[in-house]
Amino acid sequence: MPAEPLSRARIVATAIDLIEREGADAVSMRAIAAELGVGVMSLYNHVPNKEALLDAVAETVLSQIEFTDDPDAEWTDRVRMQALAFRQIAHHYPRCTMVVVSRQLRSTAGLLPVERALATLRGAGFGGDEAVRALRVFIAYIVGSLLREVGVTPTFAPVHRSDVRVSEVDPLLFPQVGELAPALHECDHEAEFAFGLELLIQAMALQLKR
Amino acid sequence: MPAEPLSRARIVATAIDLIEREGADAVSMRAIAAELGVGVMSLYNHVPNKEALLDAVAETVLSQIEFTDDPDAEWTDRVRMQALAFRQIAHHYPRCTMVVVSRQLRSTAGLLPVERALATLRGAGFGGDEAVRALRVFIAYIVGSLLREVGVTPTFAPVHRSDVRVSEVDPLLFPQVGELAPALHECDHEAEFAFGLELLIQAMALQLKR
DNA sequence: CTCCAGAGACGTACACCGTACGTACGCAAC
DNA sequence: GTTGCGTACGTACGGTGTACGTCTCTGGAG
Repeated sequence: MPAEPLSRARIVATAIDLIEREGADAVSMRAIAAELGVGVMSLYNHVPNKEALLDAVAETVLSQIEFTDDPDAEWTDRVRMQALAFRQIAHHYPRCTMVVVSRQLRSTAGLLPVERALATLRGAGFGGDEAVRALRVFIAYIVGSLLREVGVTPTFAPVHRSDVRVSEVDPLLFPQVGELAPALHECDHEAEFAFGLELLIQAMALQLKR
Repeated sequence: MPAEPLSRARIVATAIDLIEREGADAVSMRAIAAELGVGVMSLYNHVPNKEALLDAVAETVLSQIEFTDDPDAEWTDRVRMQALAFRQIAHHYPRCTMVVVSRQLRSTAGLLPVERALATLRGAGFGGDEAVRALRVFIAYIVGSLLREVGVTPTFAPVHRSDVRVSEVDPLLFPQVGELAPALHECDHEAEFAFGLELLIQAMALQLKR
């Protein structure tokens, strides 16, 4: 078979695939090249260096956010939708999430969500500075939440080590942690995310009325 | 000179120093050993591996949080103080921040802030599950904010590239981003952090009344 | 058709990384 | 004295990113 020609898009795609399958640490130019059945240095004909490749990975992931925006809906609903869309893509590429949030992008893919959010907020009646400030709060909450949800640890699966930990924690030093251990270990990520998001949206709405 | 003996503490200290001076990417066992005037493999007598060393770095940084907690103060003030203390230490070790938030610790140093926060929240009248939920929201916001503030990029200094960007952004594709560019580039980190924190605290207080 | 320039694939090489392993030294216990 | 152990250290191995030179192929120009 002629093996369709190497291309930046194919390289980025295999990089994403590799990250999801084996974790971000396992990504090396050699591994990607091997995956593509290609010499290592051939990659450099399409990508200037590894940093740029990871930027492209982040950009590609971000560009797949699906915004189903209804311009006639309440701004609160629209903000919620955007936040959930962001979260959804992060969960579709869980192990890429760290890569995405670790580098701020100046590209189109990185700026588009910002543009949308700002438009929504200003449409709701926020002034320019207020909209920027609100957006920053939302982004901080979303990024922080995703980092926790996705684990940040090499192994993604939400392993249950509750039994281990409960016994490890000294209940004298950490009475609250000890008592609340069950609650601390169980976590309905989706519900928790929604809770904080609702909190922020309501607070913002209140801020807007004033 | 006898050169005081190698120790885990000295190794961790130089690692922190190195991270702050040259960035987290520049940290290698060889570099740390050179800094200490010592053979590379000598480090392994005190630290099992690099992962564990970075864990120790995170732990050490966290353990330096200064909590000046007044048990008689309003819970809102106490929560604010704890959040600000966390932020302060992150700004004291800006380039270590990524290392700290990238690994969740099960150690005493990592659990102590959690214990304090839970105690404060429960003292305020939150139930166990509510306190945990509230804590998660706060942590998400704080971590997300710090990641933005600290830059996450290799270069920490808040370089002004506003002039560059304004011209780069296509105002047709990104009208909001274009118009709000000045606000997007200027950022009083402290004020922004406080704004979101206040928003969350107020929302929590409202939640508590209900 | 010939010729040649450019692009892309590839191998080699270098500097650096984490660390497994073996060795050498100093001191405490017997 | 000697035995044993903890620590410092050198060497070596398999990995990394990538600079550089080389080879092959392809697509026009003459």
